[in-house]
Amino acid sequence: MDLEINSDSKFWLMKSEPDVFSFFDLERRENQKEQWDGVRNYQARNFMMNDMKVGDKILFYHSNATPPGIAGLCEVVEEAKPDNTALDPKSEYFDPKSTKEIPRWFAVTVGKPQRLESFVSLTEMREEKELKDMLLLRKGQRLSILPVSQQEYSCILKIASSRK
DNA sequence: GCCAACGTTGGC
DNA sequence: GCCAACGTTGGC
Repeated sequence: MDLEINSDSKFWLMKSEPDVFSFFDLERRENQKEQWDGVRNYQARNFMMNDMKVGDKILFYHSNATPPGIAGLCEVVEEAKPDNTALDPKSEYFDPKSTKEIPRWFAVTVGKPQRLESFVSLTEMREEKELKDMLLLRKGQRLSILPVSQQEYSCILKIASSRK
């Protein structure tokens, strides 16, 4: 899919299936950080390798969840480094074409989890006019890492804190 | 579980 | 380089 890539983005959305790794798992990790390994899509990898900088803000999205939506916030805390799960034959993310000398897959480390005042569901996001152009909401959009505009990011925070 | 919409693979 | 077949994503 051809995205208009804003490589200067300081805001991102990262999808994870909560059954595999949830926002709350991140909170419980030692030092509350985790390398975002297992990504095996070149466009998502390129975002991590080329565009994501330490300090960039992340919307932590729960996909394949009931309901799907934004579960919390975090940040890039370390730039992209080789994803060593690709080298482990026992890992489900093993890629025989990746080597220690020439790693094929890279991943940033995310940390500093911060709770939202409330969960923001996909349905609510679809209902919000301000978010109508959000890449996440595009038909057929499956990319697991997506740039987010500052306006979109702020809008999510606004929704999360607007409950009674 | 279904299935639309993708991305990848591999034969040609 | 084309494209059919296949595998994956992810909402519903």
